[in-house]
Amino acid sequence: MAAKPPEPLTLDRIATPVGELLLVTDGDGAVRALEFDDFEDRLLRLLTRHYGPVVLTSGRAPVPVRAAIDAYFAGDRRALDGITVRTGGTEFQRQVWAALRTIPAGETRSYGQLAAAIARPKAVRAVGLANGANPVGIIVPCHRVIGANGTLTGYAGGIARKRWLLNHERRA
Amino acid sequence: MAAKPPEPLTLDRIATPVGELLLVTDGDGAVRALEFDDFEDRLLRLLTRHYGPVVLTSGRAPVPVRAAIDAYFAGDRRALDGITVRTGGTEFQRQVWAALRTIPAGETRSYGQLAAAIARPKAVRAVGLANGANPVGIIVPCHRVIGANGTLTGYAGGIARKRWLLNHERRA
DNA sequence: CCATCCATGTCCGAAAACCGCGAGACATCG
DNA sequence: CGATGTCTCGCGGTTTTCGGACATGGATGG
Repeated sequence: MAAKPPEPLTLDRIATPVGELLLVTDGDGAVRALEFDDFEDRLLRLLTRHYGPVVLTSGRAPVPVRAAIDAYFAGDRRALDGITVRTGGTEFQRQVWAALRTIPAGETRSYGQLAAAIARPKAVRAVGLANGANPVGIIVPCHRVIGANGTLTGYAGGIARKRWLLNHERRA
Repeated sequence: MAAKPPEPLTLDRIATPVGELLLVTDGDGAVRALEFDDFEDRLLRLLTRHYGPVVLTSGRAPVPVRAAIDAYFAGDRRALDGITVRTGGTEFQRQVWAALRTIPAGETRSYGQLAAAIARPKAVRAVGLANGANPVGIIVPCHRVIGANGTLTGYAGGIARKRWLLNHERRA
């Protein structure tokens, strides 16, 4: 694969209580990726995995998106619901990520429950993988998925942040 | 690879003494692929290998391109030199394909000579592979490469056509 | 209660297979 | 002896294949 005109994407940075975020949006204002700034390499890896070579120009994300994220961290836990995200990925992954957005803030699901939700009750571990491959952190709330026994298991941004987010959403 | 807006390409057909040709051009008028119509599957395979999913809409290739091909078959063996081609492929393949276009019509080279020409004297067999992966037949003259002992060895469009093309170029 | 085993989708790295070759070793034949 | 033919092996980029690893969890057997 080569020689396809790389679509230009915009990279913005947003300060939050859990650290600075890297926010990637496209020409239509849709969110393509959201990642903690200390995992920039992961962000690039996922972007190129899904879209091939990519040009990131630093700039400002659309105001509504920035506003929504600020509002979320300020305590409005529904603030992210309206944001539109666009991702690559396989059919299975898209199903998982879509299912993630149906989990209300303040609640959690187990990997098994999520697998059941997409009618693949036995693809539990695969759900875990797809979860880990989620390019749009926080907005697509992969942090709301925990082990069946209540353990937080894993999080691309670090378990500490996962715990913080869950507490924040319960607080709000 | 997924979710990239597939770039629209145009598919034209041209009648020639060796059979009908399938000619794929892009929005800039550059040739992306050229293949004999009885190897349509090969054409599609190479296109998707290099560009991922592709939409082909049948239509007319730019006049200059069509004219050049007609002129070539009419006997003007330089007619194809001006055509611009655009291809995917690896660095190595591009080098090989570029070297191919430097072989004058009416002459031939051996795989070994071609390998030497790109400063990889021992990559003889790899040159053969790259040759076979050439998506733009005739214009990128992979048919001008023959075995060191003079045998025609192979050709994606069939040995008969290879022989015809070489004779045609010698005649002209 | 603990240890094992398995199902399941995807990516990644390693290894192997694949060839549109070509040179050199031998055999064969007039 | 020389011309010719067949066989074997090494060459190197690309593609394919294969085996593991993994953000789990339920069933089974000790």
